[in-house]
Amino acid sequence: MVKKMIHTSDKEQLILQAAMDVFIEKGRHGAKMQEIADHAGINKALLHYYYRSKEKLYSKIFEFLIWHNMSDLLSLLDSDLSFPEYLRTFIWNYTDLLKENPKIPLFILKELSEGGDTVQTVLKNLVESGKFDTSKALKVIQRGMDQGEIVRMDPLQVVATIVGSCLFYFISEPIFKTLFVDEASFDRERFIQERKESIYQLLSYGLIPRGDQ
Amino acid sequence: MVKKMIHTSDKEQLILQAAMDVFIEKGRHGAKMQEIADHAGINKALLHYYYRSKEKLYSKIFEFLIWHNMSDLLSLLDSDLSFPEYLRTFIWNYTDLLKENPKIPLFILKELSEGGDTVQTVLKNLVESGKFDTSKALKVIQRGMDQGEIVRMDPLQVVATIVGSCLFYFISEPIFKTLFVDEASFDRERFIQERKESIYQLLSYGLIPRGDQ
DNA sequence: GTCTATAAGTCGATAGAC
DNA sequence: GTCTATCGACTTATAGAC
Repeated sequence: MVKKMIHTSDKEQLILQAAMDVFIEKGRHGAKMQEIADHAGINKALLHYYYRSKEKLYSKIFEFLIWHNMSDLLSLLDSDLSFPEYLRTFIWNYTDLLKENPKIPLFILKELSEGGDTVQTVLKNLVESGKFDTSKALKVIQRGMDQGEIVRMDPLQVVATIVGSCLFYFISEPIFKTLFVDEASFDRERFIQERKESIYQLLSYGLIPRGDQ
Repeated sequence: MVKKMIHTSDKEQLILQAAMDVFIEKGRHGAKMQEIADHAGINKALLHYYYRSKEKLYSKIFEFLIWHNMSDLLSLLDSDLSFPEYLRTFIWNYTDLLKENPKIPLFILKELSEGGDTVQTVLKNLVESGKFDTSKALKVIQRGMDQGEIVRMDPLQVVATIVGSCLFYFISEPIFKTLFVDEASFDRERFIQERKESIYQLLSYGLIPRGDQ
């Protein structure tokens, strides 16, 4: 289960949840209406009764997922804290978010890269409606630089590094574990907790030892 | 175009290249045999003549892509350089690799996460044959710590942060540009070049200013 | 609203001529 | 080896009974 959609009847909610699970698991084309119906405990006909076509159902799911995922992410990027606290808070909260829903980012990124009209339109509409405001996040970083809390650098580069560091483990988990880890002794929960601290340490102080730290 | 497959006739090569392009662009289920045939300038029947089924063709393409991509990545992780040079070299080479083939990592990660038997088997076979040796990469990091070149930390955490930082821009490019960038004035080439320097600076020295640097 | 049955279309795969 | 034509399975979507 991922999240609740609002303003819908119980049955609609049930279908949307089933569709979300299957689309996330199998992707746009790998997902079948029959499997969604089975997952929701109804039949195909009822799917089409509520949502006219697979395309429309998919579109609704994608819009919901990108909207919530990006809203969560962007709200975490906005803050009044000092930069060190801001960085720590973001890493902790975003990692927790990813731990709860590890498959959503990869789903969104892949669907966007395959880039059908449906998906690009949904994204453009959300951006143009002003619902995704990235300016506040960039301002927090800019302010940190102006106040000498952090070194000067293109804020976009900072964002890319922070988000990429948090995201990587979750999108690469299958191959990461296969390549680097003995499944029997690997403690996933522990690794993820350590991941937070490691990212914070690395991005704050760097790999090269410093005298004062 | 991505890369040449070896030990195949010209026509086989043509088909494999077409299949690779279409599978990368559309994914396993989104790709259609007709489109691959069109792309190669032949007809569907000939596809089945050379490769008995879509499944076999897909399997061949996936194996080729994960093999080359991981070989390239792991060979970059192995080195005799001092750690600062090692880090710089890796970031530069891996970013260049990603710039040439920006869609391959996302393709591999998504296919692995959807995790059909085909794909998991291919990966397991490659790993068990000992062709993906990650130990050397971890040793380079361990040696850097033992010699005091870098701070002590789980080497896996270091790897995840470095690779994630390099990878992120390329897998998130569509949404990253839409959210943060004015398409008209954005200089992609320049941003990618700056990306290398920024990652190196950030991971080496951190965001928090230091006296001696 | 919910179901069964089926229409309509798509796509992978093959038969068979050349 | 390469093509056209077609089969057969699967999947989306709808018709129509309840």
